[in-house]
Amino acid sequence: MPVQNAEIAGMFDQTAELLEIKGDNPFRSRAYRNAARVIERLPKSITSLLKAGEDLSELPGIGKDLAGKIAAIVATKHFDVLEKLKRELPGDLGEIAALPGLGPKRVKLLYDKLRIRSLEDLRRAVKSGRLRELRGFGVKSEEKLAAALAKPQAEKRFKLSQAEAEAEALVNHLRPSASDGQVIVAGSYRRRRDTVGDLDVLMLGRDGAAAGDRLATYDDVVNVVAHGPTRTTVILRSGLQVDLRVVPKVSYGAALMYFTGSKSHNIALRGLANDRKWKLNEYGLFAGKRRIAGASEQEIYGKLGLSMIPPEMREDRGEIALARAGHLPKLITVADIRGDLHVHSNWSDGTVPIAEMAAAAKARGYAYMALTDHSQHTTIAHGLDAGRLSRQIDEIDRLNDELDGFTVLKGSEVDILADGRLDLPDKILSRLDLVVAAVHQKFDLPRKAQTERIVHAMDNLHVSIIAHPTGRLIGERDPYDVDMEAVIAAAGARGCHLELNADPDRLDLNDINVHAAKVAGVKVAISTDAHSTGGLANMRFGVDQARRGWLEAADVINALPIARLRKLLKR
DNA sequence: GCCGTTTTCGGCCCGACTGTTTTCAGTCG
Repeated sequence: MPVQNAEIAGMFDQTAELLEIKGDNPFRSRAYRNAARVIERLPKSITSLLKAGEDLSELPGIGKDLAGKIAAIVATKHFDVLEKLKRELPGDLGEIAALPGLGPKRVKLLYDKLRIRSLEDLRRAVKSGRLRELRGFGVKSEEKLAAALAKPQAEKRFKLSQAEAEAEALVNHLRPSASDGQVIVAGSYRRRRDTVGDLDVLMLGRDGAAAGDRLATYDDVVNVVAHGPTRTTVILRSGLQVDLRVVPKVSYGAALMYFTGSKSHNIALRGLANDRKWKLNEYGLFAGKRRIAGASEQEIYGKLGLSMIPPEMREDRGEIALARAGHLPKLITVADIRGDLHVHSNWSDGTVPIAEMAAAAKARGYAYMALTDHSQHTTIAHGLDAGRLSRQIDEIDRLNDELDGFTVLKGSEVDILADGRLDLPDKILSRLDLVVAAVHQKFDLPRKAQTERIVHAMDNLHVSIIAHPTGRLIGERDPYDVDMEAVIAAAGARGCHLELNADPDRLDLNDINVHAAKVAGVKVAISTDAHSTGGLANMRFGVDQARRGWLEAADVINALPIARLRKLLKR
């Protein structure tokens, strides 16, 4: 199998880590890390770029040297620089450096003085009390490491929807401490990432210590990690970390930018400030000691020669160049959505009748909704066979006669069988307005077979949309092994569309794949997969991810009026 | 190792907090 972008990025990250521990030029390790980020965010595989004769050194952060190294990795599947570093610094120093409170410098010290090469070595050193003999280590460090070693849990990320529930309650608790009640959750939460690692809360005010006290006494707090005059960090019962920062009005915008990130976006902006001999930090934009902007984000972006970049785009994926040129996309909003194209009823595994779903969709201001119950193969969901689907079609026709200003489109979420055939015969599919095809079993096919399976399903001209194209369930099930670049290209070639499933447990396509679809000219359906009327409200989570993938209304088929939508559905 | 509207060398984001020091290095975000 060709080398994946993620593997190359992983090699570069490991290289950076070991270079840091070794004490090499810190900018060299930063270059490796930068390159890793660039590579993992590419909408296309490095392998295919090389095949197409692209010059990798054209990519930002990748010069002649790294371009050559990447080519060598693709050819040999090995990275000699990394292998040499691993021989010099044997053991798993990366997992040691991942512990809280241990960075490259201290890992090196542990390695040099105590020959610590693994978590096990470290555990023994902590137990024997040798650790506190080292310069820079004391009783506290020993205690903290003992605690971290006792529960070596991987960094937990929370689904956006979970984080939202926590955030709303927390903000309500904090609001009385804020000037004008101004409290906002920034960070990846504000950027609407599909998962959130912590909550970065920004509060307008003057008394950071008092606000920190209020946070520290929040019912759900189990641990106060840090508590200073302007910043407080706590851990909630759920494991979610909360950082609170209190800032005055003059620097509110700067702090909001700083706390919203992403880190790489901020670094790039600070670079722009540097170019002008200015300094950007969380207090403002400064020319010498003079603050030239800071109260609002808009003002700071403006001074830097940029239009205001929406939080969802702040990932340093090219948005800064667009903002400088004044060519930022006009991102889609929930208000642009005119219908939902993936909805279930109690004919299969939904909870309410078709008419009830239709009424709820209409109440949301939609003009249409596609009813897409499961097909026969998904027996556990009472999937419909051709006979039941035929009766359902008749029922929808009757329902549409009664509905005023709203249309229920006749559809089906048809299983894609292991060989790529569909679970229902063409004869019945031809009576539908749209077919949403989806993989529901055999998730473990090899990459090539899985990819061909989905592409083959799109060969059927009745198929309008591929639902939840990678099958992931966030935090529960990884995406199946599939070549999304190939799937996107095949969809483009066939005039097929891809779903962005808005269920917060799925969010599939993810932001990267959504953007790749946009680049390839493949239009997206943002659909909730609702199994109840309440599920229709998940649309906004889908729109969030669409915005992260830079989609505009024109990129989304369910932002179209129904007449134009119908034309696109017929291939 | 990358990069360039003060360019091919000499820069590379910036500050808070902690723990361990006795003025600061390291880590973190």
